[in-house]
Amino acid sequence: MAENTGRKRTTSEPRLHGEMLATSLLAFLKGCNAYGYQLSQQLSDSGLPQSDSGTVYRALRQLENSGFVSSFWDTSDQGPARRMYSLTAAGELFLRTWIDALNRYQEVLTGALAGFDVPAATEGESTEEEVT
Amino acid sequence: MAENTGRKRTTSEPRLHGEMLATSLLAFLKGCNAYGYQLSQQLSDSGLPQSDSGTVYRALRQLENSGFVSSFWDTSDQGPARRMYSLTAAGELFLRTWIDALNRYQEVLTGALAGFDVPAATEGESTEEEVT
DNA sequence: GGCAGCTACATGCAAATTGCATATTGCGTG
DNA sequence: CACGCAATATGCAATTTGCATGTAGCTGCC
Repeated sequence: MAENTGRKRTTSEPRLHGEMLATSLLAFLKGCNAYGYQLSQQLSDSGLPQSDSGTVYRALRQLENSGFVSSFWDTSDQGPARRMYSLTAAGELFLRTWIDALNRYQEVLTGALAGFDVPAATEGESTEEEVT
Repeated sequence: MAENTGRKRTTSEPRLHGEMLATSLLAFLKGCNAYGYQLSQQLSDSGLPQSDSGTVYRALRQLENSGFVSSFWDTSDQGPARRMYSLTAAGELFLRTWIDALNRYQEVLTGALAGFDVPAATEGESTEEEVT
């Protein structure tokens, strides 16, 4: 009875997913067009947390549904066909917007580590904080 | 006929969740102890994407299960009891480790936008790019 | 007192995402 | 041919999340 249907997640180590995976893929595509297998390997070599290849392929499909990348089947080389992806203008805009949000996020983290208050984004208020 | 069971996600705007939410909470707790409601408001004022308060409370419970924060019921003030959270040593270590990964992630993104290749993390690839 | 409204935390449920295994097709090699 | 690799895709369960709602304590107001 090889019932392997009840798979448990080993959760061995943290994985890259969500918007961080998506934007990493967009960033790689900024440099040059690429296909999924290639992008999956670039991620492995990037020093970022690993991510499952199935997750990468699905992330690329979602990016295409969102209009941030476009793709076509490339059969010019030998081997199985590759789905070539390229970044769209909307994708590049999304990437830039995300990087702005990321900078703010990083300010929050490093500001907290340094023991300083991070100034509010647009509201000039909240001076009631008194640290000991 | 309040059958609102068929809820659709309006997906109005991006939300903060996952590890980015978790580490933002840890960062806030680095400065001073706080309780969930307060942290939820700090997030709203931080300029980061919004996040649902229920998600914040659940994130805090998970952080406690992971040993990154500890909590106790604070009934010293009026009003409903507050669950006070404080950062543990493990939580602070996790925060620092995460910030390192985040720096690498940011290198990937900004490096791609600048049109440069990001050097590999551990491979002895000799380029004229030196760490600054 | 009655009651609305705020603070503070919690949870139920469906939708969305993800981890892991597996399937598939094409090609090269012993 | 059998096998393995390249390249993409998908089935299914586990997990996470969005949104609504529920709880309890306190304050202000009439």
